[in-house]
Formats: sequence, structure tokens, C-alpha cells
Amino acid sequence: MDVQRLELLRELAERRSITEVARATHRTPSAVSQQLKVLEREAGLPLTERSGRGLILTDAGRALARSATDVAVALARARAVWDEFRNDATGEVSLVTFPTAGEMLLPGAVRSISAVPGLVVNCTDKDPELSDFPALTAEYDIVLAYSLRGQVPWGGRGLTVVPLMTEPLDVGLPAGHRLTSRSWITPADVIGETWIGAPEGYPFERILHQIEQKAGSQITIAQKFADLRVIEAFVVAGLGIALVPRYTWGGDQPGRLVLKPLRGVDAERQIVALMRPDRAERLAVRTVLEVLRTEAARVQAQHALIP
Amino acid sequence: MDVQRLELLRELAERRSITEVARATHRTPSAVSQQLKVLEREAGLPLTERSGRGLILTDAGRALARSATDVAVALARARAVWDEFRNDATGEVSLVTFPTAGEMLLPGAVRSISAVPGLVVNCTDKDPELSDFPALTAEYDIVLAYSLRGQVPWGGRGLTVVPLMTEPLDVGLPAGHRLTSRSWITPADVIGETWIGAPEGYPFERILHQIEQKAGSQITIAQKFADLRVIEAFVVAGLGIALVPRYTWGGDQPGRLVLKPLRGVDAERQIVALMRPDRAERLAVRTVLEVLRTEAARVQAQHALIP
DNA sequence: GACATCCATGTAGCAACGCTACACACTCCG
DNA sequence: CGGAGTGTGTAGCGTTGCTACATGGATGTC
Repeated sequence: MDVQRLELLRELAERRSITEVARATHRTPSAVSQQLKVLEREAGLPLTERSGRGLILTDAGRALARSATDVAVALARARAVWDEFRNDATGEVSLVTFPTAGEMLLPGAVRSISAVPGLVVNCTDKDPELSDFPALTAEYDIVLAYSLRGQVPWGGRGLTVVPLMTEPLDVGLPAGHRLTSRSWITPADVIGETWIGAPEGYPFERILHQIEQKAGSQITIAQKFADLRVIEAFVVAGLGIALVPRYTWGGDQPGRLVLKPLRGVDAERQIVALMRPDRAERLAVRTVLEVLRTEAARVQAQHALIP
Repeated sequence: MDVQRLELLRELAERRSITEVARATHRTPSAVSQQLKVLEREAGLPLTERSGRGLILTDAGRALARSATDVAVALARARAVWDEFRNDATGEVSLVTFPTAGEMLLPGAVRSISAVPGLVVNCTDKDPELSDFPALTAEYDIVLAYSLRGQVPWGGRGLTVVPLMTEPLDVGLPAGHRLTSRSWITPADVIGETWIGAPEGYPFERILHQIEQKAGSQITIAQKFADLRVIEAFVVAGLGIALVPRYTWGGDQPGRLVLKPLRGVDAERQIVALMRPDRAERLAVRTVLEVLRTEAARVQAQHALIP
């Protein structure tokens, strides 16, 4: 019935705890509990069940929370309509990114956005290993994440996904390496090489496994680092070769690090923006998204010129 | 921002006057005015303009009212979701119809609905000439209306239209008429005949014009009646022939009135249910609609057996 | 041209609602 | 067995949205 109450139910569905909902909505847990009780009484059937010291939603609760999302989207769209009427893309937009995308896209994007008066973006970065990126949509308006081809970890959660770019993953070689004369590299070429890999759980690992399978031999992984700078340093030092995202590559090792495209495996990652559907409707958010898309296109075009 | 206020704006868009909105929502005009003022202040731009002693919506107001409809639809859908969860198609549904459809569909439909406990339909009829049927959606949940093929008078108003059946319009002849031996009739056949027509503005008139055009000669219209019973009585009395909806035909003149299908012109009318989109989402309304559809199918099937 | 009428809109007051603050019950874990 | 984490009741208070009544314009009529 009441939209505010439905909103609370939706928050509960995402945050799994009344205390968390209260914190997020600047209320007392008691207030949240009371409102949900009223909603439940109106609905005429239980929406939550106690489970340990917390609680979980019933099937009915989940269904109602889903509808609540549609209501929130419609409402956000209404807001956007009159923001457009006033040409007023004003407000704060919060954004998280994984580090490499932040380095590649955000400086240019933030500069463009600073040209829009009244529009403010608050950016942070988070380690993709430590955080559940889809879950971050509860806290941030825009979440920049990446996935490998075919991998869709954020499907089914009802999130809005906007693709920004697809970035090829190349093989990084030290200058003078035997393969630097090649114009591309296949899995067979790298048999016997030592790799600088990524920690377990990182999606890059899957690609190394694919290379293993295609080449039919096992891969030697010497070190596992999460930070691209560290990886690059090791490659330059001749301690191994590594997968390096083509556009994100630091480039501060001119001539000492050589990138070669990889053929025979799906070596690319897709960089996307994840959002809660209602937040995606906000005019300010849509404006930031548009800037990110053009910035991504700019980066991609720039690298196409200097291969 | 607030849904209640958006709802008031939407009502204002339809009812054109604060007093009317107040009456419809069981409030004082003052209350409505105050809430719209708040909405306007929040929006930051004027939503209404004074015009004479009433007021009209600005462009921004109309746009916002449209979004308000989407919000109302989402909200109604949420209600329907948990009504379905409880299997609870309870409530009152109001319905207006034009007389012939009421005679044909409502007795059977109301009987079926009475089998659903807690579901109540309040039916009325209105003369299609005297009332603007699309506008009646403001007062009634379901409005039964008809249109001829190609005619869509309710488009663009943002109403939900559910087709119930298409009913052929036949030519009604008195027993013993020279054409009763034919199995169908063409415009050329009826040259020289005297017609019992419908008053101006009634859609039947258009079909008579079509017959005129196809036949290439002018039609003689002796009388113009709105009520089908009167028309039938005149036909039986041998005072002329007339267009008669095939399923709606009274049938209380057995053997004295003969119906023959008309070929060569689009002689059929479509019977539809008109609804405000949010009301169409209500489970009770959808249930009634379903009954109406099956009842329409039953009537159609019954007449197919006895041609 | 004065008056009745029909609008929308202010103002004061009141009732209802949703929040905070605090206390309490319960579960998990060291 | 506490202690820290949950969710939930109760009392009280501020805000909000309503009614009742009065006011200001625009329209139409005798």
C-alpha cells in the first residue's frame, strides 16, 4: 500500500537485516520494524520469518519486494521526467570502481563532469577480490565491474547492466623476449613460459586455465599478484610473462614492456556499470553514465590509432 | 516526490477541476489545493495555470501526470501480486456498458461472478450517444464500449483496451421479404429499400454510408431510432429493413424477423473493455474481465451452432 | 451595473501518523 | 554464563494532512 513501507521491504530484501536497513535509511531499527509490521498486517500474511537472531523474507515477502522495485523505478522515472523538464541533472552520484578501470576512465570522465554545474561524482575504488561488486549497488549509485565473456555473475539479481567497453587481454612480454617479433601469440607459443598470475578467484585465472587446455600442457605460475603495477614490474624484470589488459596498461615502461594480442582463447573482459534499476533512472546518474560511455569510446579509439 | 500528491495531479489531469478531484477523492477542495501547491513547490516550476475561474495544467504538469500514471500502475501491480498470493480477488468492481452489450453479456457474467466469494460487480448502463465513454473510465473500473473496424476513438488517451469480441452486423428483414431466400446480401441487393436507421453520431450510420457508396445510389432512411427493440418492431411491421447486431438481436420475434449477413462492407463492430491502466491491474478487475471474455466466447459459439 | 454563483486558495486548529528513546526478549559464541 | 549481536514492544513528541471557515477573482444573469 504505502510506498515508503514497500521501499523498506525492498531494502530489507537486499540488506538482509533490519539494523542495516535502519542504518541505510537513517532511522531507528524500531521504526523500521514497526513499519514492516504495519505492512505485514495490511498484506494479511507473514512477510518475514525469524531465523536465528536475524530474519529472512518469506516467498510472499520476496515477491512483494520485487514489485516494490517496479514502483521505485516508476517513481525514479517520474523524478527524471521533471528533472529533464528543468534541464537539471543536479545532485550527487556515488561510484565505485575496480582500480584499473578507475585509472583508465575516471580522470577523463570526472573532468567532463566538472563542466556540468551542480553535478558531483564521489568516486572510490575497491579491490574486486575483497568485495562482492553486485552487492555494492546497495551503497553506490554506479558500480564499475568487469566480467569475462560468457560469465554473468550479476544476472538474476535484477540489476541494471550497462556495458561500457570490451577490453582485450594481451600477453605482456619483457623487451628482447623471443616472442616480441611475433604479431600475435597462440597458446602453443607460450608452452614452457613462466607466468606471473593473479590470485585465486580473480577472473584472469580462468583465462590461464583456458590457455593450458588449448596448449595441452601445464602452465608454470611463478607469482600471483593482484596489482597490475607489480605484475608489470616483474615482467620487465624478466621474471615471467603475464596477461595485461590492453588499455589499462600503465605505459610507464616505454620500450621495456611489449604487448602482443592473444589468439585462440577468449581473452577479453567486459567493463560494465552495475546499478540498482531505480537508481539507473535518475537523470544525474544517466548523465554520468553517458560521460563514461563516451570516455570509454575515446580510450578505445586512442589505442586503435597507436597499436 | 510523494505518490499521494502525484495521484492528485493525475486526477486533476483527468477531471479538469480541483473541486471535481476533491469530490472524487473524498476530500475538501482546500486539501487538494494545498497538496498540489506543495508538489509545485517541490517541482520548482509551475504545474498549473489559472484559466478563467478554473485552472489548466502546464506542459510540465501534463508530463508529470503521465509519469504519475506509471507509478499508479506499478503500485496497482504490487497490490495484485499479493492479492494473487492470497488468492484473494475480493472487492467491488464498477462497470458501465451500452445497453445491447449489457443485455448480451452481463446476465451470464454476473452469474459466473457470483460464484466467486467476496467479489462484487456493480453494473449500470449508459446511452452511448449521451456519454463520452472513454471519460467514464474516471468513474468506473470497466467501461464496455464498441467501435467499428478501423475506428479507434480511445487511442492516445493512455487507456487500456481489452477486446472482448467482434460482432457482425446483419441486415434484419421482415418475414416474407423478397430477400429472405438469399444466404447473404450485398449493397447492390438493397437498392431501393427503405431503412430504419440510427440517430446521427451513432457509428451504425457510417455503415449505411458505406453501403450507399458501394451500391452507388442513395439510401432512404425512414426513421432513426437508438433502441434496438424499437428498430426490430418497425422491421417486423414491414416499415423498413435495418442493421441488427447478430448476437444482440432480441430473438423475441421468432420467425417474424430474419437476419442475413452483409457482404461487401466491413459490417461488424468490436466490443471492448476500456479501463484506466492502473485499475486494469487490480486482480478483482482482471478476474471480471476474464469472465467477460469467456462469456463473450460462449455467446459467439452458441450463435455459430444455430446460424 | 449589481448580485449570485462557481471557482481556487488562504488560515487556524485538530487528529493521525511515524519517528526517537528506552527497555526487553531472544540467539549465538567465547 | 555473560556479552554482543539481533528484532520488537511502549511512551511521548513533532510533523503532516486534513476539515471548517473565510477570502479573492472570474463568469453569467436580471
